[in-house]
Amino acid sequence: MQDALNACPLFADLSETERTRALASATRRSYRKGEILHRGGTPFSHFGLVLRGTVYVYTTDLDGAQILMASVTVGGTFGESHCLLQTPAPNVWAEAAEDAEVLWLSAREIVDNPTLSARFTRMLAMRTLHMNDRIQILSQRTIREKLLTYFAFLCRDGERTFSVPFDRNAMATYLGSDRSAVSRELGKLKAEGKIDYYRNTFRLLDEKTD
Amino acid sequence: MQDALNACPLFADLSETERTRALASATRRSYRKGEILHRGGTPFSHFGLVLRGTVYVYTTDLDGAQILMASVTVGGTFGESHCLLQTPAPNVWAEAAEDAEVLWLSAREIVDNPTLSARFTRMLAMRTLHMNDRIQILSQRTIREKLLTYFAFLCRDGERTFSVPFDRNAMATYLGSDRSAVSRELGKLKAEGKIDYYRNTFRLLDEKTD
DNA sequence: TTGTCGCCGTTGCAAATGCAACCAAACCGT
DNA sequence: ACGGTTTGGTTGCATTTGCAACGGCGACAA
Repeated sequence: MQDALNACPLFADLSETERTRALASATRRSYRKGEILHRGGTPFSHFGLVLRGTVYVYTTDLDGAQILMASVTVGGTFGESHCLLQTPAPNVWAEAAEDAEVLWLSAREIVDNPTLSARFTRMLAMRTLHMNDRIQILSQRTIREKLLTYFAFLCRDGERTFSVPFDRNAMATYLGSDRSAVSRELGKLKAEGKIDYYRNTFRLLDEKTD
Repeated sequence: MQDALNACPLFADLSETERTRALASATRRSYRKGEILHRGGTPFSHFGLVLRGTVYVYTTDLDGAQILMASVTVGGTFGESHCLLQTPAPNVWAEAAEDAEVLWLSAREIVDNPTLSARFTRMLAMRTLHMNDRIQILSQRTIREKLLTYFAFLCRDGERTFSVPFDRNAMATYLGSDRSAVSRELGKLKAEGKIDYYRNTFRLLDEKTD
């Protein structure tokens, strides 16, 4: 649990006493793979911080299709904005992508705590920057461009080998595309010697991007 | 100016004295259509609040193409997150889509003011919800679905006639598609009696969406 | 009036994509 | 080890889309 908290900008480098106080009213719960953490239509009375496992956040679109909004891993949060604003969140739900453990926190309490309030605001700001990345990816016109843009963000730290937090199906949804089409394009990129991959592990090969 | 401030969640319903105090160190500037408000690579020392006109915010992608991140109209803001976090914002720039006037504000000062700090946080939360909408639109697979999803969000208040804050070219960029393809799909939707439009003004016609 | 410019609709065509179906490999619980 | 389930690669085909080019139309100025 401490590892997860250190990975979250809300609680990283917080003194033990402050941390204990901040978590006084937090609740903790485990979920099995596939279990629903939060159902659409109900407002978020608390938001979630993932302590273990992975949580997928979806919305339902006009046609009833599911859109993957986020894949939340250890230390990540979900539902903060809806929780803070107390909006209905009609079509948003969260599901355990694998066995998971979640800490449920009150946005109101955090905002009332001067130390945590500033961190919460910064966390939201970081969230918007990440969403900007996602928008930039989705704005690409071809799957190839989406993939290369996505990979570029994953490689920001300079590391050329990385893993993707999705299975192929979720990855395709994340890119706003079809699974088989993504698979086809990945195959082409591999055949051209631009990338290599096995399952979730990818590597960029060609430095000279035209 | 007061109208613009009332339209912004940061300053709406703020007492006159508080408002004066909050704006003490703000600066104000006019821009002509096409003028650059902020160039990529430089961090945002201040963020912008649009008092008049419209501001487009772009980023540059891997290929050097421009991606429209936001169309900011009166009362809207841009650059808050980068300003708060002091991130470099390498590829982000802002341009006056028409003659515009912008109030430049310091995120640090706002966060230090207890009243405004809470509003700032809520504003960021609303921003993330709007970005969720955008992501939902961009995640649609066909231009038709993107358009209908976009229109559904524009009609959220129940009004079936509405105007789009873009010209066709910007609208297509916003949808992550090609201008002529959007135009073609709009023509089909009109021919099928689903929508009607002239220039920027649209109307949804068919209640029964299949 | 005439010319220029920006915005938008139209169209032909090649390329990209969604979709459905099928198969192989990996994974899981018993 | 075994059978069922999940995951991912492949492929054929119809549809959608990007792209480029062209033309109409209105605004504006000379």
